[in-house]
Amino acid sequence: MQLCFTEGFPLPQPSKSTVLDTFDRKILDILQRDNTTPQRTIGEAVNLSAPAVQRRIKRMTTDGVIQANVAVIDPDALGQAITIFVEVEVISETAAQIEQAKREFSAVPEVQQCYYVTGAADFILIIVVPSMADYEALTRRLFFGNNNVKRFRTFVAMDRVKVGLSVPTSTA
Amino acid sequence: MQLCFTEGFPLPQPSKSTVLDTFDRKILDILQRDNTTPQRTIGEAVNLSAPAVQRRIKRMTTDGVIQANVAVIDPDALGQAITIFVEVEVISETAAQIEQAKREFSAVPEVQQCYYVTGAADFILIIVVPSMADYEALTRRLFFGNNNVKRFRTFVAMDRVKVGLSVPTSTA
DNA sequence: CCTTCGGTGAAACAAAGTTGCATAGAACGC
DNA sequence: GCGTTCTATGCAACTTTGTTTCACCGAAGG
Repeated sequence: MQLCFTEGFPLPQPSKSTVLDTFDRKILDILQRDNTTPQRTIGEAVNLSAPAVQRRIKRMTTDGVIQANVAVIDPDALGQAITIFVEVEVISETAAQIEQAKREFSAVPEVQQCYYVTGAADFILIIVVPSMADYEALTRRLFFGNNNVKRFRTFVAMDRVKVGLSVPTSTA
Repeated sequence: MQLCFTEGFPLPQPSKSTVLDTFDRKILDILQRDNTTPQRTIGEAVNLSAPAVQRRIKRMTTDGVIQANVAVIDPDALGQAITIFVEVEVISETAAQIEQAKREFSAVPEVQQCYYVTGAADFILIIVVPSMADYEALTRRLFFGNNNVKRFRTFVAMDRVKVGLSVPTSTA
């Protein structure tokens, strides 16, 4: 285990232009919900033998279609109860400075998700902290201490209505 | 398996006030990164036997600390390439109407995450769609078709810089 | 028509998860 | 202080699951 995760998923190389057939999609659909499902059970669900399922999973894993297998933890249980959204607007949008910002935001463990977006803001962060005091300290370090941050808007989550990373698998 | 997932995690009953010791936190830290890690390996990492690890995982699962075990899929591989943020502002904030909105948003498969927040907006949605045309259709159905939606602002993600649900496990 | 290649299922095998049991330590009451 | 109880542990057997091997089938192409 010498992989260097900055925390969060490394978002590896873009998946090779793999063609996913109906079997693959059905398998992914199951794994997205519960990746502890036995391959035999998956096999029955999709009408395939266990080894066939296993080969497909292995292929999709090496191809980067399956990026990670993780447990989802209740933040409350860890005392990390507050989820916060931040829209960040930067002053200078040169490529170098954007990359710099990406690296800075990603490096913070409390930053669960970070997106570079178009629109009224440049970055959107999803942050999880134990208390508002911690968030306050974080803003001081991350935003006020960064002279390329023009403005940021904070939204505090009162309810995590739906949380997931599941992607619709339908061919639609 | 007769659980009824609306898609996304059901966010079960609030975890009982379980006390998590250092062992638990270390185990969670590992499972958050890779829940395919053998229990024996985890045991070595935390200085515990495999059955001990297994019992703790089982307890945390039934207690709701571990909410789900899932595979993380690359949206690109499924042709669901566009990630979009939406800030939704509603007109009337009665309890009933908020609950109604929560249900409506949660029911949509393309809505990966939905939060009820304080601040300039009421809801924040994270949506994944194959194309802008699909998003346009979705807005028509979800926002313009809902007469309690006052306003919504869209942000399109150009880069998923960091994506994860990992919660810091440090006792801090 | 034959060959090749990708994919499959059945069976054997290896590795992981799971259970039962005896034990060690902490908290408590006597 | 002594014994009881409760909790959690490790070890070892056991079960389930993942993995590999191999022969076979069907489609694509010469």
